[in-house]
Amino acid sequence: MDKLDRDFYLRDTLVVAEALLGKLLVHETGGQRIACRIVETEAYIGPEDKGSHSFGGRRTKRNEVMYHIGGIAYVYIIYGMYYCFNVVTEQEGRPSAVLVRAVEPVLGAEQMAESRYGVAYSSLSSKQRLSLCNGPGKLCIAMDIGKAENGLDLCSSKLYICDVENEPFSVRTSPRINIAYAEEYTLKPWRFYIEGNAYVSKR
DNA sequence: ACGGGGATGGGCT
DNA sequence: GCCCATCCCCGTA
Repeated sequence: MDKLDRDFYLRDTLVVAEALLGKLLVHETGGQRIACRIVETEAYIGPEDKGSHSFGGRRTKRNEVMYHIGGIAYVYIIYGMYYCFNVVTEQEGRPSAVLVRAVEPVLGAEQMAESRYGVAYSSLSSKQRLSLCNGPGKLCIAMDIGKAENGLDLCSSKLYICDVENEPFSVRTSPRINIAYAEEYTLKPWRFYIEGNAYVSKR
């Protein structure tokens, strides 16, 4: 179960966004290992993308890591109280990233339940089990991803992504979520998800 | 089923 | 001062 190497992340952002589906996102934290299958992603592509923090070449302390080399984590605060986890893609200087919108628990569900609900996994309702990490803010709480993880290299840190065996699945696309301000980029089909997967975010 | 609003901080005009 | 790559809760139907 090896970490994906640098070359995986240096490819076209749309290719990476789709290729991340089915991969295992792993965080070794609090002496435990949490691992989840990625089931939903969104691509944010370069300075031309009006939906992206990097639109127009905007470069601030917040989005600085988008300008670094592919394969590092971009974690930012949204609505004052949640985090979003992204994977930086493409070459240094081309600000692009893939937002991970939903994952499926594989390992460490106990710790995830504690972080999300403060109770044991066994006491969760079926609805709560499906809601552990089916959204970008929820998965960051469940997997203990926050500002400390911003800028970490997924090729050489305790936060990383692995290739694993999967049952065959079909990929679907749709417009990205909650970017109504992005004008002609609003309807680009740059959201990718595993068809029929119960952990894809609700819409 | 669907809609409104609150929490809450950083980045921008 | 307003806008968010969000989530949860509470209303009305």
